[in-house]
Amino acid sequence: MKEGPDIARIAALIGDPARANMLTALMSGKALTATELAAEAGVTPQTASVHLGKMTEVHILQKRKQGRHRYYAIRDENVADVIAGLMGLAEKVGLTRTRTGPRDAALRTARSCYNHLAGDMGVRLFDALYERGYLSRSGEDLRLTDAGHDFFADFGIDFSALDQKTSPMCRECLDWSARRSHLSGNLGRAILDRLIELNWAARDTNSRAIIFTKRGKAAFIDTFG
Amino acid sequence: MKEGPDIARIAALIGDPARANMLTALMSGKALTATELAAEAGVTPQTASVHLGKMTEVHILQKRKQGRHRYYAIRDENVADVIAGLMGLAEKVGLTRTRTGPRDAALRTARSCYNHLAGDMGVRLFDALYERGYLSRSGEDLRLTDAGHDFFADFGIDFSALDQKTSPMCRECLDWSARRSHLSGNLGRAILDRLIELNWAARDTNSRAIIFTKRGKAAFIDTFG
DNA sequence: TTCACACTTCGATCCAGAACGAAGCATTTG
DNA sequence: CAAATGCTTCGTTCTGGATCGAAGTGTGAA
Repeated sequence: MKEGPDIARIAALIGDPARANMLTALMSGKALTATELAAEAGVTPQTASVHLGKMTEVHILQKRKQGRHRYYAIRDENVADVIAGLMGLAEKVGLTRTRTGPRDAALRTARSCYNHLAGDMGVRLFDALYERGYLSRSGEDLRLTDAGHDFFADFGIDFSALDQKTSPMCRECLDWSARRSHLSGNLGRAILDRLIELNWAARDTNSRAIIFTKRGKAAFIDTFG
Repeated sequence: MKEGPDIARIAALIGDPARANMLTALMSGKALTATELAAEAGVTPQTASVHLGKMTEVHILQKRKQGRHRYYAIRDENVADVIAGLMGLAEKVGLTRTRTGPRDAALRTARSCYNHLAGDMGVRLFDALYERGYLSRSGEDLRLTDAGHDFFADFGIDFSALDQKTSPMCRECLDWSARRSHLSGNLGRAILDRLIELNWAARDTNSRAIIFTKRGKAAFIDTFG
């Protein structure tokens, strides 16, 4: 009827329960995969896919392809602000969602991400390596420095095998439990393998959790912390 | 699925085209009647009534009864901020509504509101009276001071008739074209009647517009300006 | 290569909720 | 008082869009 921006389209998108659940999950700042978001929303992956497509289309979300996963995240500060504002309004009126049981904390501390270490431990590792100058960034690429090469050779990584592979040695991987990055790529995989080989940690059979032994955790912190 | 405020309910309300149109109309800061909002939204009064009820229920809107009208306004700054934010998002993606022709400017300058003067002229009148000390506010009530009484007696208002009425002499009325108040009540009505009696102004036959003559406008400004 | 997994697209179903006609209530006007 | 106006409530219709099963695409693992 009048001129002006069309609020309805955007608000209607946020207004669907499934999508709203996804958005609140993403408000943590983490990037989540389509399947994870489907679980958060309580719908099947097909349905989630449609929702995510629509939200990406109007630039509410940002899509990031990584291997066979699609990571979705809140597009920018402006979107986050609006959602936060809506939360404020809802809160004031006493509109709250039903809560479920607490999430598995083990997954947040350490878990496998494809084949490498993720979670708090993974992020901590990444930060330490970067700080010590074992990793260096040039643009989008992540590189293992000579010092880093020596360090990991000492740690027991077999570079003779790794160097032959065509896939990248180091890659940055978005971590969903922390909002930071952790180390992916061939090196990331090799590190996790070595951690298990050393009996510092083991894969949980039922989940993606990585269980550190007491000795293993101490050694990990001693080595990388 | 998770705990936290329920965005969906609020956003879904804003997400309906009819309601979104109403909200954008109200974003001017003006308070509008249910019928006016129905026209803005392009729906019948029944439908508008339901919409307005829902929005009032979750404290997005504020309802104010005035005579046989219901004035609706944006509840508070927080709500306005969220809507403004949504406008920003929509604008950025290029989602705009179709525009219509320009609105009738005459209605904004001067019109009848029930039986008294509204629009820019009405607001100006109200401000001037208040500033000169002819009107005084005590809490919610508006009172005509003794000086005001004398002034309007000079102007030609017949208080002998007005004083007998039980309905309030002075009332504050929300103005939709300006966001300020103008004078309502028996005195408000008497003033408009007197303006017409003096041939300073006349009612438009086709609309609620009040058309001032050149002489009338000059005299009005001279008297009240 | 084959299998498994993550995700998407297609097609069909189904329901919440928007819309309006009709009728009712409240207020003002005449 | 009756008539007109502003608004709301009720009951019904109908459609946009969420949902999921099934099938297709692409990536990684064995």
